[in-house]
Amino acid sequence: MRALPMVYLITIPELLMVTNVKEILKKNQLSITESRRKILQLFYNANDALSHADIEKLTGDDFDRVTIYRTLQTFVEKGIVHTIPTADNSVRYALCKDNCTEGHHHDNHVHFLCDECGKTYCLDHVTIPDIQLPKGFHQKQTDLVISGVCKNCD
Amino acid sequence: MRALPMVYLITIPELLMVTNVKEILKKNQLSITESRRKILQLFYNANDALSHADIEKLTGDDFDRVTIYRTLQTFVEKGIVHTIPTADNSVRYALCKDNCTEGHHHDNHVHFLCDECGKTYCLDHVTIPDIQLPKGFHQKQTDLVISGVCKNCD
DNA sequence: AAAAATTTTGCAACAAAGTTGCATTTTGGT
DNA sequence: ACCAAAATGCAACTTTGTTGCAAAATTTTT
Repeated sequence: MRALPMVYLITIPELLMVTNVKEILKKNQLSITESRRKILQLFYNANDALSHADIEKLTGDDFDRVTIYRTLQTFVEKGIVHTIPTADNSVRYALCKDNCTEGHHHDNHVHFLCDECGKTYCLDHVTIPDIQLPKGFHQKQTDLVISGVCKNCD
Repeated sequence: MRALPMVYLITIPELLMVTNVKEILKKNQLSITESRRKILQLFYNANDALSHADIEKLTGDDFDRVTIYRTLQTFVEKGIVHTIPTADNSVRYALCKDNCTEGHHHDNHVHFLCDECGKTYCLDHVTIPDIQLPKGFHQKQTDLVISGVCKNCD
């Protein structure tokens, strides 16, 4: 039996590190509280985006509604999660998988919304092609949201 | 003094036709009411997108809040206006300039949001490039929203 | 042109979503 | 374990959006 290529061994520790919720909070200079730990863990457990309502349901009455709002706001400010613009204008949050720095998101990947099951996918490996804007327009952030039917509902 | 080029004379009647609000309502089999006329006129006067709040301010206390909601809903259903997904999840509406048929929007142009002045532009002539989705994903609607600095704030 | 039928509007009441100030509790550092 | 700073929970409030129904306006019919 052949040895696995080294590339795999290099990528695994990175993944493990990422799912350590406490480390992420520390790295972002946030005090480690129950709400932040639990809510951030929810994002790592879920493979799709979460709305405020989702989090409220998933946490039961552990936390006040206001705390959830403030926690999400903090995460967005720190670049831990980002909001996804949707056609139905319901706010959804998803983990920033690229290295977003504080206050400056660059999650320029495609978001997919399933009309059937309502799931939101971050298609990390589908990149947005360059768009030529008219003269005088300067591009800062780009959001590409595609809706349709996902692989599970296909 | 030279005569003006004919091109100008050709484009003017088209504009006049488009701004005839009554005709548009008739064409869409909607009864002509004061609220529909005035609100639709607002969209033709404004060169950017409008939110519900914008319309409420612009119409003063001519109409009830509920009427504005219902009018906008009707316009969306008929394909007269479309909603623009934004990162801050505030609902904005803009005229459909392509020939959207009832219930089926195909406003596949790019939307631009200015961070400075807050204006929303429909970049009708910037088209969204084709995106290659992973297997099993089927694309129905695509929204591309770019934010940054517009030509006026440049 | 007036009456009947249909549609739309305004009102009231409600539900959901999000914000703010402040006292209490929890966290991080010593 | 103590203290200062930060985060939480509570209450009250604002904004946003929805629903049912009677009154008013619009369209259709005669």
